[in-house]
Amino acid sequence: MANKEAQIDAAEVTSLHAACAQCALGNLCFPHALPAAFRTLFPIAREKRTRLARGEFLFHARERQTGIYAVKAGFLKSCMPLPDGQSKIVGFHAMGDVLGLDGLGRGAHTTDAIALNGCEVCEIPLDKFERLLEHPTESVHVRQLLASEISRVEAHAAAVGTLSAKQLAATFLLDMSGRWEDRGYSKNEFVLFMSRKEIGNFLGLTFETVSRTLSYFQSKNWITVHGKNVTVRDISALKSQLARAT
Amino acid sequence: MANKEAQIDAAEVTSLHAACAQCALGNLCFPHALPAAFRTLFPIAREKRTRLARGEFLFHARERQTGIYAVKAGFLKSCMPLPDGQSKIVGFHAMGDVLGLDGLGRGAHTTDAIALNGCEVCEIPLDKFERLLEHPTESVHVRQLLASEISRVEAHAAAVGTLSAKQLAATFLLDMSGRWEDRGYSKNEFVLFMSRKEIGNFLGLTFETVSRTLSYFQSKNWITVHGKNVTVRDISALKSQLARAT
DNA sequence: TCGCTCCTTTGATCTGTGTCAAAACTGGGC
DNA sequence: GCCCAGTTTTGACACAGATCAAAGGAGCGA
Repeated sequence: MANKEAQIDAAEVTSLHAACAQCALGNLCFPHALPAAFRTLFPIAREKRTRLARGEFLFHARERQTGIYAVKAGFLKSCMPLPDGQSKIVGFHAMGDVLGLDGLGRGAHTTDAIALNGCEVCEIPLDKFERLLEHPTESVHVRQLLASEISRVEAHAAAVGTLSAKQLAATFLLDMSGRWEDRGYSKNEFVLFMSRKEIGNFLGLTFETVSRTLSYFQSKNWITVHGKNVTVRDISALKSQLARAT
Repeated sequence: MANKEAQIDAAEVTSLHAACAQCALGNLCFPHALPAAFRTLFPIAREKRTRLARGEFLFHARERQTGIYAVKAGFLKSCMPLPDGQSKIVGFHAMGDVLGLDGLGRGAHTTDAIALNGCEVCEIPLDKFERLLEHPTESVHVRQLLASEISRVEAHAAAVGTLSAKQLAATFLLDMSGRWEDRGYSKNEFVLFMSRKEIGNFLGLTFETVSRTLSYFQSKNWITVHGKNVTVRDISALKSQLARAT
């Protein structure tokens, strides 16, 4: 167990360094702790752990914020409630990501955080977090984390409001690929840890369109899909989708 | 001149208090300084002023960040460059708003900031800003500002990826109305300080669709439009558009 | 193993919005 | 005032993606 933890840490730090080098639009799916911020928060977050089963809420929108969270294992989604009662996914989160920062604005969360599968999350209670931030260095790290998250979400908003279904799907796959690579896994073979419906919700498409688009990429031999398992065969073909409109 | 400044301040503080009371989706267009953050930053920002003509850049994406900015008069837009060379508007800014926070993540801006008309902006140089943040109170205020901006952009991303043209246009009008009201002006009669093209870009629609949708609202007698001047005649009808899909 | 539910794929059709086009309007410069 | 460039409106049409529909597959508890 201790071994596994150490392994995650090493992979994560590497991953986060890599993430920082990327340009704005490369960060659509996962919010990324900057290396410094990560190193600041993660050791502290080890203490208070929570296990969540698939579908369980880590926190609810409008709920008073009691802490911020670091994902230790598993995956979660952030969902923004819409006026018509629906809900929209605004981000996916994997191990090493930090959740709950949205609550710092008004002391209440503006999104739901829901487990996509069994996962383990560490909480940093708010009072402890605030004491931590009295140190200038830590304060800077958290500010960087917040600012990066703004850029990530802005890039996502820009993409969702502009790109075609094929462009969105290609962007999504490239982003997933990059994330897995950052975490020390293959960038060509990985698992989509969310359903087609959730991908569609995130990208502003129907799940049928997501399914069809993936099938189209497969028919072009750019990828192979078996359920949630994806193999990328021609990464540059996917990238070329982004350049011109179609 | 001194009178006018004082007036803006008073209106702004009121405006910002009001803005805080709103729910997540009510903040789509303008990022809002929280009252505390506003009071923290604005007095400091008075020193170094810049005047910009229509179309001038306050800063460029990828440019090294040299400071953060408070809008004193006029209007600006934030634009995220897209991979295909296009550019997407991710926010509009009016007097009292704070710009340039996106750069805090990596020390470089991720968006362009461009003046929509002649406007006056006050810069807080980065070193001064950082010294300011050594004080815990100011640090908290800026963190709140950043976190609020995350929620605002997430709400926008959710809306753009989900709502129909009519819903988006209604949301946009309601948002504009609220902003003018917050600033002490009429919530029923106001000026759209951006072109149809820019509204369309922001909402992920073509300018023709924006124009048509406004005409549709006018045909229903919900609003009256003359160029950039809007009169809202039935605010509840616009709100009812948001509830159900169409 | 069966049976159930949810997820995924694929097809057929419909529709909201984009695209193309043209005319009217607006505002700034001279 | 007039001219000109850019903006806005409106119309006709096309198409990407939504919707409706149906069948197959995967996961999971009993």
